[in-house]
Amino acid sequence: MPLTEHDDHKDSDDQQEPVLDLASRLTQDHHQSLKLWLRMLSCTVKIENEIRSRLRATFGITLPRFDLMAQLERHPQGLRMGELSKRMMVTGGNITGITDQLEQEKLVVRVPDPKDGRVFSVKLTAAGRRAFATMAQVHEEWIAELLQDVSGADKTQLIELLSHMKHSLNLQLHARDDK
Amino acid sequence: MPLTEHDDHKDSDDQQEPVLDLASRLTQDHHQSLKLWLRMLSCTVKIENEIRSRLRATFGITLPRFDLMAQLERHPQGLRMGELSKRMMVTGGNITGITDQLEQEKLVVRVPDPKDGRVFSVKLTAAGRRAFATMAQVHEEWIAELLQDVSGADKTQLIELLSHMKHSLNLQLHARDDK
DNA sequence: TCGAGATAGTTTAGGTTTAAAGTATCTGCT
DNA sequence: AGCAGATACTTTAAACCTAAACTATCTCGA
Repeated sequence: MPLTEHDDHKDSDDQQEPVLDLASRLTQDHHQSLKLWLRMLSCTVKIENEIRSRLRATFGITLPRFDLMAQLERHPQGLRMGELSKRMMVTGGNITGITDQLEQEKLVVRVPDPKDGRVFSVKLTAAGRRAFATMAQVHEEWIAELLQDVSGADKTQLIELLSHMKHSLNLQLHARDDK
Repeated sequence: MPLTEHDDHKDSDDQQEPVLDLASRLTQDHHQSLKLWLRMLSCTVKIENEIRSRLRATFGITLPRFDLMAQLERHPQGLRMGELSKRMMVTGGNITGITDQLEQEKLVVRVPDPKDGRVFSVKLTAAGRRAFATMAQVHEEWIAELLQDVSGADKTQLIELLSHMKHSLNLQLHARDDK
């Protein structure tokens, strides 16, 4: 969905010109940031599209539903709608819809909270746990397959660098909230 | 939308155990790949959500429309619907809808191809070019701002590693096509 | 107690997004 | 020439997704 750079171009656009004044160093950083963003976005979208299509073809499930089940699998005690929203980084209304669908398929249940009439905990059903176990294993293999040509060392390094990016993004974004 | 790992956890999950047999090294690579994928996805979604919301608040435009205009800006001679679809990595039907919207707002035009009655080239109008110029500058500043805490060296390295990933993904995915 | 404000979840309207089916046009082969 | 298949785009149905408005419930202080 995303401002992506095209592939079929010479990948040799890393020409190195000598650093000049402060202003040009600034725009250079801007361009570098933009380039990094577009490259990351491109990789993400490619993987996401492929996984989405395989999930549909193989298991007849959509990516968001799989994703919601994945969250629940890590939290057998159940998660509230609001927690799912935060973890999946989508709006609450969206969670309502996806949960409705999964509930209809008997893969999850909404359990009302006895202490607080507003709250529901969403849990996997036995059928949901069973279905997810199968899918998760295959899903993990797909990811490994898609990334098989990235060396272990590169993966380690990417995890490290992206962890740092994620952390600094959290600071950036939370700082704006509090203001 | 995306299987994302949650933030508020100890980020010290990089425990190192000695490598054992082949089977466990395999699952270790699987886990490493999955971890990398989730971390990259998490960063991407955070940035994407923030940019989407700022584009709406500041310019009253959606991300896909901005994205389509960005593609056109790089190709003043215009792009066919199919090319837009490939570059933006979305389906053709989707391009039809976004183009309809932008055309209604007089930001782009569909120019029929005199040689081929099936083809349209989409181009920015003068108003579209003007609107995009303003937005693009601010957009680039936003990206730079969000990534300001990632050092220049880290950015360079990430670009390098992600370029490699992108390239190997292209091989993976095209190989499957041809079969 | 009671009511103002906060919180949890849902609904609504509008815009993506996909897969699949449909329409129009073109190309190449005979 | 003419038709079979390919190609470019659009349409459709169903799902996703957001922002904003809405409902129900809870909390807390006077």
